[in-house]
This record gives sequence, C-alpha cells and structure tokens, in this order.
Amino acid sequence: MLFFGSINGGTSNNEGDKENQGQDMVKEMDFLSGSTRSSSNNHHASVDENNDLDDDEHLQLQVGTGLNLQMGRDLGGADKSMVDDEALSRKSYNNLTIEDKLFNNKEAIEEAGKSHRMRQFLGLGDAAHQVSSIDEGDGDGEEESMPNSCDNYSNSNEEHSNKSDERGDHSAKMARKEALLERSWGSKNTTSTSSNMQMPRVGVQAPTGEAVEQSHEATMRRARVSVRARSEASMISDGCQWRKYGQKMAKGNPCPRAYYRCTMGTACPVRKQVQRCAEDRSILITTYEGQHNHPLPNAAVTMATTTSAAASMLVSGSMSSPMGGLINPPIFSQPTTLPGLPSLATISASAPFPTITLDLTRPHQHPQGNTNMPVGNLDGPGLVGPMQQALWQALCGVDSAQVGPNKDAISMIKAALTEPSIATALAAAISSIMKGNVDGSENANDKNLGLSNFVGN
DNA sequence: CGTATTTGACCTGCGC
DNA sequence: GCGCAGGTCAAATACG
Repeated sequence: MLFFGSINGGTSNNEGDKENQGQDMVKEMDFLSGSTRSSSNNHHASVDENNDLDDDEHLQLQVGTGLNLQMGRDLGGADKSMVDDEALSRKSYNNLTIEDKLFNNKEAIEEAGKSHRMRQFLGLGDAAHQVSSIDEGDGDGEEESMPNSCDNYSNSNEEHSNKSDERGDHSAKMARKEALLERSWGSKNTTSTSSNMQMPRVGVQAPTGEAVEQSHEATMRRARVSVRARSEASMISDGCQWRKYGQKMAKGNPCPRAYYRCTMGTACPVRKQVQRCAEDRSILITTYEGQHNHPLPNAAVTMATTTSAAASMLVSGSMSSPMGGLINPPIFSQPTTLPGLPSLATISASAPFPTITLDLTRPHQHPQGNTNMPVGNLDGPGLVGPMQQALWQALCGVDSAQVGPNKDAISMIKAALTEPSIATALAAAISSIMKGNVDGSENANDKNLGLSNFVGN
C-alpha cells in the first residue's frame, strides 16, 4: 500500500535540513488546533516520548490528518506548528482494535451512506481490499504479506543477506551479487513484468491466472504516486517510520534526492523519494512506491489508501471502463489530468514508471457563489485549499469560474466515479480532507452522503 | 553502545 | 561496448 501524508520536521537530517541550518526547530503547522508548537527536528522516535495527547478526542482528531501541508504561500505557516501525528499515531495504534484500524473513510462513508453502491465503492477497489486484508491479518496476529513481487524481493534479499553472513566474505559478495541481480525486480530470473513496467494494454490478449496477478503486482510495485506540496520541512511525516538509505544528485536538479524505506515492517517494500522542486524549492516532491506489508497506524491509513488507490487507478487504468475510454493507455501515454480535477492530479505512464502526481501547491481560491465549502476555516490553518476545492467543485458542480453547476464537469465526474479505483481514490482523498478540516462538524457525514448519492446517480 | 544518517562504491537499465 | 543516470548497499560516521 502506498501512502502519503503530513509534512513536518521528519526524521532525516538531509539536505533540506542543511538548507535550514541555524534553525533548531522546524516550523510546523497544525491544521487541527491552530496551536503552535515546535518539535525538535530530531529522530521521530524521540518525539512521541513527550507527547501526552492520547485521549480519545485527540485520537479522533489525528485520524486522517496526514496531509499537514502548506497549501500556499498565503498560509503564513511559518509560525505555526503541528502536533506530531506520526508520533501520536504510533503511540495510539497499539491500543486500537481491529475495527479501529480499518481505514477511516470506509467507516465514515459506510456510516453515512450504507448503500450497496458505496460498499462496492470501498470494497471493490484494489486499495480498499488491500487495506482490509492487511488489517485483518494484523488482527489475527498473522501479518499477511501482500502478494507483492517486491515482497519476494525483500524476503529473498534478506535471505541472501542472512546466508551471506554465514558464508564468509567471498560468498557474501556472491550472495550480494545474486541479491542485486534478483533485485532488479524480475529483470532476469523472474517474470518480465516488473522490468518492463508498461501499462497493461487494452486489446492485447489478456494473460491469464498467475501471469495476470504477477503483472498486476509488478505494476503496483512500480506504479508511483508523487505528491507536490509546499513545505519548509525536509520530508513529509505520514504516520510511518522511514529510514534514509541513500541520497543522490539528480540530473537537472541542484537539490539532492533522498531515498527512504519504510521501517515499520520487517521487510516492508515501500520506498519513497524526497526532493525539492528545482524551479521552486519551497515545493517538496515526495514520490511513493510500493505497498506496505504491515498494518498502518490510523494517521497513515487514510493517506495510504489515497495513494494506494491512486496507484491502483494507474494499474487499472487500462481495464475496461464505463467511462468510455476516459482512462486508457492512449491518455496515459502523456500526462493527463484527472477529469474535473485539473488542479489536483496528473496521471502519466511515461517512462520510467506510471505515476500519478497530486499537486497540492496551487494557490487556494474561493469558489464563487459557494458558501458551503466544507472547510472549518477557509483562511485559517485548517485550510486544504486546492484539493478540497477541486473535489468540492466536482461533487457540487460548482465551478469557480462560473456561478451555477458545471454540467460537463458533473457528467465527467459521474463517469469517473463509476470507476471503482477512481472512486476509491477520491473517497480516500475526500475523507482525508473531511477528517482533516471538518472533523467535529456535522458537515463531514453530509459530504460523505453527498458523495454516496452522487455515485448512486 | 545502539541506532540512524552519510557517502562512496556498485549495480542495472538505457541510449548511443 | 561505453557512458550516463537512477537506484541501492554497506562501511564509516554522527548522534542521543
């Protein structure tokens, strides 16, 4: 499962921090309370030791608030800080039941709608299914590894490592070489799926059984979700633990690219890359890849669902769609905006990997003629502007450029929402927005209901 | 002293 | 085959 989330000081001491040398504290923004707090820009493990926010209310509040992003320069977040929801999530996670650990948008939407359509909406999407599987596995004390090609890699790689320790230096080198060869994700011995990383194609004779599964797994492994957001911090804090394993200078960008891998699971294959935008260094680009093979804390689940669904959307994009070819390879062959959400997501299957980019850097705009946007405070720290606006416009048919419903957008979004993977992605995104901004207000359920009704139309 | 980060080396894939 | 770029490993180093 992929995931993304909030930005804070993060765990690293990479280039981003170096740029801010002299700052002992990382300025962070708290979407929830608006209160200010500075967290030491040290290892996350030490942060939650001093955190006492473990009562139910705070647990509720932290859920789904992963995206503590600076949505624009106008937020004035420099003096804001945010509660370390990553730390909170880890602290609280062990106390939660299995049901608690089910991802939040599913709960919210099911409570609100309870329609069969919405169950399909949640249950048929790849991401939703995966999340459920993981969580159930956790509940049984049996961590169900995702049927993921990279899991195979990771496990086999670990095996190689263990063996190499026993065999001495020469054998260790050989083992490492074997592991490296195997690491190329199917390039040599395994199926050819992962190395190619081409989108499945409509019209091509469909492979069957294991081949299909392997292809899907490999593609999911390589499908990427990129999140662009403004942040002073060095990396985004998304509820998971990350360990930096490398840093490289990328061509065409003076800022180094940092590589992280998830350390919440023993052999979790999820990795992410963090890099500042060359054109605008206030923009942090985080790219997620892979699926978690372990349960996630609440703070990470919703965002994980979003990115997982986004990746799933990429993978399933070639499948037959009721949208009349809205999502298909010809479109994926070049960057494509999500219909009705041009400011939100760009989909690209161009080399090297299919990638969906969520751009959260667009300046916020108030949609005209709409006073019911589901935000607690449009101008306050709870703002999640562009993403929220786009979704809200899509759902309500209100176009910021015109008063009244945008019927074309409505029809397009309606069509899009009949695609389970897209619907799942949007549901997760919407849920995260609701949780992050209007939790505590009765609007949240209303909006979920609205989505349910919308899908049902 | 244990853990996380840094960084140079090494690998693969790709284009020429 | 060679060079380049992206990605990863692991020893060295830093840090708490």
